Amino acid sequence: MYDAAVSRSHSAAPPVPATDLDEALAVLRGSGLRVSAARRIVLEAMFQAGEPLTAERIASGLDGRLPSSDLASVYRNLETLEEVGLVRHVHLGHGPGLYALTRDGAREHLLCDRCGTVMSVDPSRLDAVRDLIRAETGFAANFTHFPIAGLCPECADAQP
Amino acid sequence: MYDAAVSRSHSAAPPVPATDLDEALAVLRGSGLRVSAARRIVLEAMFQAGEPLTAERIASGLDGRLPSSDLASVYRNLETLEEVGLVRHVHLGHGPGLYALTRDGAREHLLCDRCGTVMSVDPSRLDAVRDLIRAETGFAANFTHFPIAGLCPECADAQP
DNA sequence: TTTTTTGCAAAACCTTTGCAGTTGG
DNA sequence: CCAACTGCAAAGGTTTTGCAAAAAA
Repeated sequence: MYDAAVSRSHSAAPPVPATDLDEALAVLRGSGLRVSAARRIVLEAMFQAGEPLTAERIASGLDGRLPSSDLASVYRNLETLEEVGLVRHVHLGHGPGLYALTRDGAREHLLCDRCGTVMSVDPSRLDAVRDLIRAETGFAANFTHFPIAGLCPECADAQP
Repeated sequence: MYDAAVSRSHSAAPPVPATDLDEALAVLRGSGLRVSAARRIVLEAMFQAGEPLTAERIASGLDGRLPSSDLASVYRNLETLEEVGLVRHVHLGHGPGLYALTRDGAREHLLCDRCGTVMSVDPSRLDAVRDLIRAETGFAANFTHFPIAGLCPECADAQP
């Protein structure tokens, strides 16, 4: 084992899966945080979108459906929301991070190196995998922050 | 499954594990590529270092032991060497990518979210894990490009 | 000589930070 | 009122790109 050039910890706060906007705002208040307009819009965007979002897309107000906001503030707010446990983010490949509500379930991701397809699965489907990794390496793995990379079924079968 | 914002394919060229510098240079020539001074230095650095390197460290000539080179050229050359199969790179956390010769074995990585420790293992140790992932999801996984993230044994046991 | 490769400078990309001004409680 | 938050602008860190000059074959 060696130490990595890992700038910052990714360790996630415990999930706080608020089921709607009001509940999420209540969580904010409960944590001594303020319910600002910008913060509300970030949350609205995430509740409206049925999929993980980039900070950019949130800042754009979901491409115009909502008021747009400042990108830096969006990043700051996503960080705050993540600390509180309402939000989680995942890095798929080289692009920007994708943010999702924890209420949408802590999905785990498989990314195809070849065609870019992402398969999102319920963590329970990988429990046996996690157990095996723990037994073999001692690591308590999770695939919520980084995906499992490889070849999707189609690309794997089409392999030369 | 959905399509990801994955800018570029990561699909790796088949490994070409040259055992020494001359062999690597022969591979270059065999691929119709030129053996330039800059390219030779990149390869020398990688053969001299016993560990994965950042582009920055290669450009610095391994902190002065070798002639330094231009960072942009180093990136271009690493890309070329990767296309040929002599080199592979892995992303650990937020820092710069780490490049290694494929002759050093396609190691697989486990990264601790909490303390940043990286465990590097021989792929064979994860064969059962790969099999299980394939059975459960259809994905042919590999952990050479992205690590398995989670908690290392120490941090997992120290968990609250 | 011809084509590839270099070195430099500049940009691109995603994300963070500093700071003065605004706002929520 | 006052701490928390915003918007803007600027910087940070990594990687890519354009292009004229240099060097490999």
